[in-house]
Amino acid sequence: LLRIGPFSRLARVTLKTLRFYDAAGLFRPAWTDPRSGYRFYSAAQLPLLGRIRLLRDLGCSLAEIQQLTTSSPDGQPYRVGAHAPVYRMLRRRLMVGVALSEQRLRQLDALLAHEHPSGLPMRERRIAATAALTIRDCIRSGGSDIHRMFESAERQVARTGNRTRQNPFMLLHDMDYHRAHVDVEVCVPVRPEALGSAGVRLIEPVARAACVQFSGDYSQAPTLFDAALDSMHGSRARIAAPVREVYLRFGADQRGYKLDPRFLTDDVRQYRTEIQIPLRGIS
Amino acid sequence: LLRIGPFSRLARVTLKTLRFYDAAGLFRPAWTDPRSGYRFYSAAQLPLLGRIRLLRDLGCSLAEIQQLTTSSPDGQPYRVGAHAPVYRMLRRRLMVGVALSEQRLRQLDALLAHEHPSGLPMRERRIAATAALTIRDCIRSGGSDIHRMFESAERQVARTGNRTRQNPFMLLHDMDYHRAHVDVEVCVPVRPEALGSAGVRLIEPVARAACVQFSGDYSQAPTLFDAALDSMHGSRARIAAPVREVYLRFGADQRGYKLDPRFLTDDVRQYRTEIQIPLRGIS
DNA sequence: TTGCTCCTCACGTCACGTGAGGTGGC
DNA sequence: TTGCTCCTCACGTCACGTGAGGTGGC
Repeated sequence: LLRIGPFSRLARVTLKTLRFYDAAGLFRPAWTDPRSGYRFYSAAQLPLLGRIRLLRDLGCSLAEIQQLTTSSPDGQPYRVGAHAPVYRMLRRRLMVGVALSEQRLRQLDALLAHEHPSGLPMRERRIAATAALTIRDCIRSGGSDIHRMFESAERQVARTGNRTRQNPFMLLHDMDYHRAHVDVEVCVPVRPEALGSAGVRLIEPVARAACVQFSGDYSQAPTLFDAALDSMHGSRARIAAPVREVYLRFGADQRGYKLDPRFLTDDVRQYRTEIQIPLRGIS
Repeated sequence: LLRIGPFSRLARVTLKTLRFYDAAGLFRPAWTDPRSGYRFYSAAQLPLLGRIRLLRDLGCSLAEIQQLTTSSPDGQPYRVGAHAPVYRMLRRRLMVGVALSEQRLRQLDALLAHEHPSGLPMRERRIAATAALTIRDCIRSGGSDIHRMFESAERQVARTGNRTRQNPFMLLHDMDYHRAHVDVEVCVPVRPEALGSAGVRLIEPVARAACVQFSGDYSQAPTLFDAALDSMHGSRARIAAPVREVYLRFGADQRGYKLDPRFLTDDVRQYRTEIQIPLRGIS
């Protein structure tokens, strides 16, 4: 059982939200210590909370979510299928919402029609699928958390001897650098045979991605990401999947693992990074 | 000058919202009668209110909107260009938002993977551009407002003698039947020469639209629309533009105008209507 | 006069967020 | 003991919505 803090980080939800859901009877801790009042949650509760957050992101009120998650209408134990009509309705709402957003995008493009953003040297490329050991977490941006996550992932991979010679990379699940807390997944490529072991998953291929590179420290990434999106102005291309950051040349502690020396440098100015934005739609 | 009621209907905004914006200093009436307190708005204020609603739909707070609409940062009279960096930022937020919604759509499709919605006899077709005299309004759904709007539009067209033999149709700007108030635009096709006269505009062509027909009264439309969206489940097709309702056979008063008799019937059961959903993406 | 529209004012709502002030556990 | 985590409780926030009770204009 986990205390509220660790559980909130795992679930990527604030403490306040968990307490609020408890008070509302929407999502209760697995156990509450009656003397201290401490809430304890189990990892098995994560999928339910994930479904609750999905429903909330879909625009459901908490009352609706309670209907959809606490019991089936027929009194049977919980099955998604029993609520299929409601989920279909949510899907329709979402499709309409996306269409309205696209309409607003066109309105904005019309407003900005006379502003010419500076072009960026972007290349389009396809990205192959790869197996990777990944660690996902919600961290505050700009810190050294990503570094630590990579160190940990590389060490884990080193123990199995499955490392390939591909570059490490990161998936930005928010698809947006401009947040105090970002949801990132660091990925260390491994041999396909390792699929199925703990932490290893297949990263989907990308048919088309817009790519830009930069040298030096990572603080440039948000600005460059913005410029990349701006240069898509007027085009009908859209972000199709989480944005990736590929580390071409970088610094590493190499405590407990060894990397190909062609990746490495001690000089921050020699760092080389590529931002990849998966695309769909007409280019 | 218009009183608050008529203005709110024109602007598709509630009375309460207009009063709230007045109190907040965000959007003031052109004139307030000091003795009665009545608010009076001018039609020239509509574009500003439209921009305010667009910004709010883009997720701006009212404070941000005030910054963006009341003055330029350099003290010059208002120009959109002066705020271009902010608008570009909003565009980026929106693009990221759309990408997140697409992700949630895929999550929902995964949840519903084992549910097979009943297939619908839908056909895909391209729709040509046409000139039409249109009347747009925000009405309560299910009422006879649409009928009245068509009567009025047909009468206007009859006076000019520009009617073509195409079917009348309606654009659903909410793209969603399930609302108490829907934003609809009734369209009466006219000859292209009429473009430029009052109320006449060009309706964009549609490269691909999913189409279904039904007979009888109009209350079936929402259900059928739902079924159409459900049958798009799992596909990557998306709604690309306002949904259309084409009246193939229908009833009409014909007071002040005459329609082609092949359109007309007195028997509600003989009514024939087609729902057209413009699509983009892979079919 | 009736019916409709408009007014203000006070309070409610929704899903949390923000401290204040205090306690539990290693 | 210190530092960190956790607790409750009361209040704030945001963009309105909801009546109640009353007035203006044709």
